[in-house]
Amino acid sequence: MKNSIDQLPARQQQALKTRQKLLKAGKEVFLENGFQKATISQVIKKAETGYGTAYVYFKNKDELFITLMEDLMNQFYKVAEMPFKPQAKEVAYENIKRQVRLFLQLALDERNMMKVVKEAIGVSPEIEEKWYGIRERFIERISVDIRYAQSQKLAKENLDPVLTARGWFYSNEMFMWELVMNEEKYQIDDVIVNLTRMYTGGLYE
Amino acid sequence: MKNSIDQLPARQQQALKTRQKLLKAGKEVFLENGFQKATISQVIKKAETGYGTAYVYFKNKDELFITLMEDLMNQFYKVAEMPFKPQAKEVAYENIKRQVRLFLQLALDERNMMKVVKEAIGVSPEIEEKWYGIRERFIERISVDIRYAQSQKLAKENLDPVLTARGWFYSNEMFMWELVMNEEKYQIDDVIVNLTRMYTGGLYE
DNA sequence: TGTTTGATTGACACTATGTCAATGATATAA
DNA sequence: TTATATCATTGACATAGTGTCAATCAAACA
Repeated sequence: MKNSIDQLPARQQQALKTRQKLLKAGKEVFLENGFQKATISQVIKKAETGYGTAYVYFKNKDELFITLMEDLMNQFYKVAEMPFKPQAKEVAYENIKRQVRLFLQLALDERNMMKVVKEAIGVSPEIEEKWYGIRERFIERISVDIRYAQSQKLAKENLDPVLTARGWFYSNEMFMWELVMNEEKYQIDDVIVNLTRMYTGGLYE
Repeated sequence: MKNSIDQLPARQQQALKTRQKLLKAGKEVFLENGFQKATISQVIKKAETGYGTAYVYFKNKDELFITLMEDLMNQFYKVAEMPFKPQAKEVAYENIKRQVRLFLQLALDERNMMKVVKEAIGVSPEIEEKWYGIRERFIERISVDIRYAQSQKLAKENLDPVLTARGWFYSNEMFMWELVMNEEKYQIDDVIVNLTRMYTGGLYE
């Protein structure tokens, strides 16, 4: 247990504890009030620290929230980094379905936090940038898969891999937000099946 | 020219003029500074009115912006209300392409304003609601088209019309924002062709 | 001409932000 | 043990924006 909190000098221990208190209070305040209505004053009050203390550990509200998002965002990166090498059309279809489910389920498992994330993306350019990073990672990964499928003559070659990946991810992302914001409007399985059918086969006979 | 401005009592004329000044100044300030950084103080300064005057005509910044968006949003409604009755697959393909182009081109024609709209959607729930209204109108219209195509045995019947319409519009909308925000990243025609091909035929052979 | 009506105004109360000089507690050295 | 250095903590302050409202001013009307 090297570097564990309880072998640090008491002063650093205290500092870490203060930071943790602020993070915990921050999460509570954000979940209760949403991003815009949350204020530093509410956070320091809940954390029982002085006003200036919050600014010692975080540049501003955005930075505090970014720190809180980090874990969740890393989970998205993990999902984005799972490439797959489809063999036949039927295998591809199942693989794609599984990926979509992983993505949507992750968002739904952290539904309350994701609601705040959505709001924060709209308000803070820094946070928007973070999300765009994740989006581009997904798109890049999907482009690779499409190129591979094309090289195997499984996928149509007159489609641009990057544009196709982008359009496909956009649908997924927007359905994700829709499910996050309106829990009971759609069945997740219906969404997954329909998305995947559309993606692999298109609308027209 | 009944109800023209210059036959109204001088007092109402003056009031209308003040309102116009505020709208003009508002548009300039929003285009210069974006939604969040724009302040009422900047607007009244540019409009050369007293501080309180802005609040006589508009409840707050959001309402002022909504008034400024109205024209543009009505143009989107118009595009959303153009249904089509595809006959054969090839005709459908061309019709869809034309619709996508209308939608993307409208956004690009008002590119600067649309940038501010995007920001405002993220910040103001009222404005977000306005945009969602447009989105749902599009989705409804597209659902009708899909149902019609299915009834004609042109389109696959194992696809849910609403979910399919939604996914399809999401791709279009997100590409629209992408084109609005990053002028030179993609060629509009490439986007249109790829979107339409994906939609009608899917990715896999 | 006097009175009423309604458009306009800016001072005010309020809320939030981010900074910084002062404070106080811990670590270090003598 | 004591003196000193270090650094976490603090809240008062300057700043910036919001929305309100009582007072003012000019047009409409009698």
